[in-house]
Amino acid sequence: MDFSNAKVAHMLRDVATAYTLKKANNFQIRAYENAADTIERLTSELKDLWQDQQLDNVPGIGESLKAYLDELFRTGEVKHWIDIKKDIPESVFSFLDIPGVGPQTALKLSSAGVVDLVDLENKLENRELQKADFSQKLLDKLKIGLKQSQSLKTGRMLLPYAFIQAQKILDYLKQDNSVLKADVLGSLRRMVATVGDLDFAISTNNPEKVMKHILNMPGIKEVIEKGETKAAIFISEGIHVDFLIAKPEVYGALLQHFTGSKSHNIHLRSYAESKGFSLSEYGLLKVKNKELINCETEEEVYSNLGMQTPIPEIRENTGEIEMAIKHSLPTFIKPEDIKGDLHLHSNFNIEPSHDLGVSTMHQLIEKGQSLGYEYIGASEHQPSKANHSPEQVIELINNKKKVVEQLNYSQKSVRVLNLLELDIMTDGLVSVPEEGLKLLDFALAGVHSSHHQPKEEMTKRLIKALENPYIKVITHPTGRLLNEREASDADWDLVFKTAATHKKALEISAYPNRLDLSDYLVRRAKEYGVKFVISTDSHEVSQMDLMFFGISVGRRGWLTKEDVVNAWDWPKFAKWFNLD
DNA sequence: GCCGTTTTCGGCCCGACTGTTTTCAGTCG
Repeated sequence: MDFSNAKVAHMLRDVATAYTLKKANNFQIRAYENAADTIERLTSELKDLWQDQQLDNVPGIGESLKAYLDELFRTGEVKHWIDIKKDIPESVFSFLDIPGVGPQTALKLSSAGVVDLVDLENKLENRELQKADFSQKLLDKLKIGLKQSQSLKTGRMLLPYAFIQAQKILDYLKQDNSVLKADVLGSLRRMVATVGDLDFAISTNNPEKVMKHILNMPGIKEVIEKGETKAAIFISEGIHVDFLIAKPEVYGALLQHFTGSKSHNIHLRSYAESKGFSLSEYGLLKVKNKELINCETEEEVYSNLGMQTPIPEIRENTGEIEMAIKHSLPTFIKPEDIKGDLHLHSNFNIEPSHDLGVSTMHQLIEKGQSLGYEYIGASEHQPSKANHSPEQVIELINNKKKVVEQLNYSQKSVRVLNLLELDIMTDGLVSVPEEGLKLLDFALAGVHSSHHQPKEEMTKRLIKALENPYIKVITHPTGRLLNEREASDADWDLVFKTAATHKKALEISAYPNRLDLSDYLVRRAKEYGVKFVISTDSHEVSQMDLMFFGISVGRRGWLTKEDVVNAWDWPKFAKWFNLD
């Protein structure tokens, strides 16, 4: 039986709903929801953790849930969960996917005879629910929610897309001179790979005027709610946008609160409580004398608690609070640290197996120079295996080598490395003959086909590639395409161990729909001592600006400059790669 | 149902907005 994390999380949420409708203990309900939250965010499969007897290490899963999960994975069902859900119609659970619909509304719909989402859509359309005890406002809300839940299925926004949308809104907000500060919040500020909706914090002494300004924003499709300090809208792109307004003296508390993550905040509040404070979006309240400590900046929130301020990217309650309390957070990698981009596809026609770039090597050099790089890698896809004899492959590589040498001779601003991105074939071998590989400074290699081999085969395939002395970097290691293709299945711990042993780097691809390795796997790989290359996989010069998003993955994976080889100056970099 | 610098029992983050509520429940973040 196949139990993905998403599926298990969904089951737990359904149980929570059932408990809610049965008016069970609120904390028991929350325990189920917390466990679902945690499981949804895991990057390892829960079932694998269960098999390896690692469930004790999953926060939010205690003795009871561990036993239920054990039953689930062994028998395919949990009797207790079935019992709890027994007398609640199945349709109730399907309505919960609609934003704005919780257990009570779902139950009400079901009681009114609505059997599923399609039926709901029809009944809304035909005004059949008017007769039942539904207010027009609720019906309108259902219509909007239903539409949104359908668009949600097409996926969350990719981080760079969300970033650009947010920038436009920030620019608009700042046109009002009553807006003192404006920042993004939530998963976008934490730089999560995909973003659900856009949240903004605004600092002002004139909330009323700012609220008017917000509601006058061009492109608003629908105002969902508006209060004194909060507004929620849909913009024409179908994106849900929240605005939160605060006075300057409490802006830091607001920023902290809505940056999240939820689990970071819950943990932080418990810690605040142990220090005699109650923490909210309005600041820290000294519980003893009810004195409110205003926090104009986010740093004040944390420093009043005697902690360092963790960068937003790591606020996931995965140890950052403990380290901030001990003042032992490391200095994370920054965009300015990057000294080069190793994964660039120029338009040099090497007759590649996959797509060629569109920019000239010269353009890549100029762009590299403008970014302050010391070196760049020309790493086109290898010449296609099908259309060339081994001799032709070698000749093509040699031709490119000469071009690169000429460039390095004629300009000294940015050193160009002569690289290629090889295809790792299904057996882990590469098709370029050794004589060709010898002509390179080194090779990058990645999986570009058969992404969903069985776990053992994929593991062997990657390990074989890591053992190849010419391959120094594995590109986009899991092969995931956000909203499109799941990551490959492999024994990542073994892959990471092998990479560290053979002194090979793993790529963090900054490409918008890859961001691969993922933040979670980056952190796990780091524990084995793996080094990383953060690169853009650019096929056109402007894409070299996307490096920023790769850095954010590194930061979310707790990387410092020391972990990232292309953050090293040339001598250190060259030594690690055994270059001259 | 989870969890522990105090606590293996007794806590569990905190508040805004909507609806039709005249004091609160539902939903969300």
